[in-house]
Amino acid sequence: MQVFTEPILAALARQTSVPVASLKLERPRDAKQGDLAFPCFVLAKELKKAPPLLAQELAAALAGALPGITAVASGPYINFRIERGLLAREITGQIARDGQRYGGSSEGAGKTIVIDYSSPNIAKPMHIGHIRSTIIGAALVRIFRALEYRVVGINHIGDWGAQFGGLVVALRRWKGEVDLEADPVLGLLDLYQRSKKAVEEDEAFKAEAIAAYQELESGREGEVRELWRWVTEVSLRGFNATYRRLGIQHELVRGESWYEPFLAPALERVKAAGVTEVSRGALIVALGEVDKGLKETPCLLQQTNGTTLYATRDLAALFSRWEEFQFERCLYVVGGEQKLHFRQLKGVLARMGLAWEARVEHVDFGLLLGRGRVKIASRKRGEVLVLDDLIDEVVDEALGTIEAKNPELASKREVADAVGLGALVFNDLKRERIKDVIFDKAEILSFEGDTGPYVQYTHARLASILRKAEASGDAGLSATPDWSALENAGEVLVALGRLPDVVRSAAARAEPSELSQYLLALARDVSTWVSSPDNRVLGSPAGVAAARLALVRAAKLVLGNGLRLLGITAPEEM
RNA sequence: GCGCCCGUAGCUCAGCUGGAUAGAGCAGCGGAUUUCUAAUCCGCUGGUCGCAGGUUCGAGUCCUGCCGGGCGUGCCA
Repeated sequence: MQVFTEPILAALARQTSVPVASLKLERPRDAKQGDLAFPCFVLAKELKKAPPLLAQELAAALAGALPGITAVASGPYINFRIERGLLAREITGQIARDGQRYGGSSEGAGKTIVIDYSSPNIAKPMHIGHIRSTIIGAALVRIFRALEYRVVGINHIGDWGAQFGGLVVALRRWKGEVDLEADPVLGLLDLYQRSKKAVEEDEAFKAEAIAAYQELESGREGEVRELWRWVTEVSLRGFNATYRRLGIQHELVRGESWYEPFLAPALERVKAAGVTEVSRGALIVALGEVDKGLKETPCLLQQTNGTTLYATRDLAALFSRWEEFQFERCLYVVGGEQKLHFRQLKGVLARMGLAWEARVEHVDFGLLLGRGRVKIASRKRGEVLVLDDLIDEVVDEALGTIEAKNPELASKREVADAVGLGALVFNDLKRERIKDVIFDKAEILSFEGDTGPYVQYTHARLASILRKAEASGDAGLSATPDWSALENAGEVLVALGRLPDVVRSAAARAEPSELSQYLLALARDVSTWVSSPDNRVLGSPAGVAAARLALVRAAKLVLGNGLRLLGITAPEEM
């Protein structure tokens, strides 16, 4: 829409001697009123005029100044309407030119964004806590990449910590009792759960576990180190299989263990900055002076017994990332439960006087809950909801739907995969991040309403029209478009023109839901238009068909580009 | 106790960093020459935007207080 907003804003600026930067255009509440609107309230106040009067004066002054655009005063607003032919030609033209790149820009060229996402713990399959981080993070990676940022996605694997002591002991004792061949990760999960219980109930087990972790931390080669390495390896193999299904690949896979060498220097650096103190035997950074809300919750960097903590490790990682990437933004896609933790981290940076503190952001999100807002427990695996199980279930259901609706389809498996995953991913991205996701199986599996499959289906219908046009050699393929045929498609065209703005804003706010909501609304508009018998494409007079084909092509591209940015496949058929 | 977040139709959510009569989907009801894919489309029903004040020409949106729910809260991650 820039081709239209720019001249309008420039003209307004000329008329009022107000800089373009402080003028903004809105969309009218009702699309029938116009394509763009300018509210005159603020300007009227400055000029000491009544808003409706100013609107009339400006509208009159702009008459004729903008070729193809009419300005009409309506109360305190000026509504702009772009001549339909011009609108259709410009919008479909730009989309056709940009193709798969439409929606992106080069605003991020030369800048780096670090995104910490997914970050599962080894010895456990990817479960409930990592699903949202994985899906939201992967969407953000794609969105930023479309804006030509250099994106460094980091998988901060949880591969360190006291719990491994327990796991090692469990492996020693019960290795033979579980199946570690067929699916090692599920076998390890079993052992992990048993070890957790044993640590609580069995003193001898606990002592052995602590000894094992000390052995691991010492860095010595030996049985413990070997076991840890093996666990890491099979876990990563399992994660990678899941990532492949989701089309995800991190640029860097660095577990917590990778940052071990950075721990001592990081601690020294904080101490040297003079912001630490010893309190109740622990090394802390008091944060009350930089963040009033943190008066009573300092950041603990070292336990009384000298060992480091979660915050210490994350701080070390953060220092290392800043040195390595000089990032524009560093995003942590981590659940809202950890808000305090990231606030503390930023607090420490602030106390150290590090200006890049503002570039570190906690991209938080709500819980994934079951129907009735309860924690999801899987009947199959106790407390753990395994992502792979979830995917299988949804894909199976999609396959069933295909058998029922479109049994002739050639590539049922691929489409079922796309639709099942689309449903799952879209469901996670359609609300604001911060909101809890209610995972209602029945709702997701219905594939109806505000869903990924709905957007995909709209895309497939458009693809079908284009296929048939090609197959039949429709007259519209080679004709000059008669743009008057798109007189009634103004809303769709304006919406198509907005994709670049939506992508930019979704990136700025690290909020993929803005894009999903946009796609839903667009799919609805497109469906309405394409379903109307008045808008039939094939077999219409050549010029009319050509114009409608251009719209269909543009809409298909925009829906497809948008879906791909979210991490969802746009099927040609379904 | 303290800190942070959420509270819009029966349910799940939009509402574009204050602006024109509050919008979708689901559920319910009624329709659509056997369809350029009906996984669709059209119509109807449904709201004191948690409550009370305040700021403003204008508040679902900002401020204060209260109510309800969630998350977190010094040696776990």
